[in-house]
Amino acid sequence: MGDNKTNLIINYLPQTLTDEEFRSMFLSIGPIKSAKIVRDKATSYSYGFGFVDYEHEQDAQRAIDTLNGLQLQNKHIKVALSRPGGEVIKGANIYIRNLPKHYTEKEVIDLFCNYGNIVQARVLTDPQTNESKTVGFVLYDKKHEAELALKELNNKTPPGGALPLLLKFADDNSKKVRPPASNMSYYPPRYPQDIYHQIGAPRFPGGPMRNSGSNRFRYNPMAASHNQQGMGGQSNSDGQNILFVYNIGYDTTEKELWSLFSTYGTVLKCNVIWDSQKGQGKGYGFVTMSMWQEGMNAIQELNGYHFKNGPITVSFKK
DNA sequence: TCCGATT
Repeated sequence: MGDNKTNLIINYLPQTLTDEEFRSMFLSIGPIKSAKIVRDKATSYSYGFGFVDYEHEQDAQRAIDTLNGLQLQNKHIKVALSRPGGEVIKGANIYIRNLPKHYTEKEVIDLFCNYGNIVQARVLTDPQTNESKTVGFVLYDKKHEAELALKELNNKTPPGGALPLLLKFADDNSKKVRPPASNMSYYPPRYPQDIYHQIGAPRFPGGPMRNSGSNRFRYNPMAASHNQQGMGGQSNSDGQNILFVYNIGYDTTEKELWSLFSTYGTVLKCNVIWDSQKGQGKGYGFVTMSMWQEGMNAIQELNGYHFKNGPITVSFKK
């Protein structure tokens, strides 16, 4: 492919979109030479993007005009001219940490646009709260632009920020196998029957016990009154009840951690830290409890508990 | 493998 403007890249395709649906959607604009969703060879798992090559430039442009931003299921697809391949565009993607919390894509673009032509900027947000995760990506058109930006901005504190930015070239995920879904953030279904009238359920005298579904019970504040340390509220001094859990092994799922800690209260969030280089867990994770006292209780009961690999350590996150 | 976050 040369300078022709017939080839489109389509991003943010819903996972379940079939090749037939994809093709007919773009065929409705005009005749096409090819249409393809990029999938994992072995599993045919869609990578969420694809290419369409039109016979005519004006149809490609019309596809951009009419289909870009179209909502399909829970996604808004992006339709744009695909860039020509080759070495100069590889490694042009930068991964950013320590973005100021209030930075949106606009502020990121303002900061990074001085070093080259930005194809795309992204700030990752928590899907629950919409808050910035203070990490993001800037994809430049050319590799040398990314190299320049990295040199100029790495370890520099941006306007309105408190921490120096940490930049690196982003991993090339294009040929990697995706981690299993069990390593995504796990939010369990709600069981209304578990939320009420469970106070006073017996505590297990020994170690923790796997619980699931109907035999779950809530933390009983009366059973742990000896643990009170003057924290009448719901949070520790950080305003959070996040536990650091170490030595959980490299194959523990968030579902398993969730289940383990649910014995001691309401788990709000559970993360197993994933090593995308090695394709396995890093051996630790974080569990957010709804109340400080629940976290304290989990620490007392689970720190040193022999879980899968050996004794785990449980403490409040630093 | 010892305090995340990888579109």
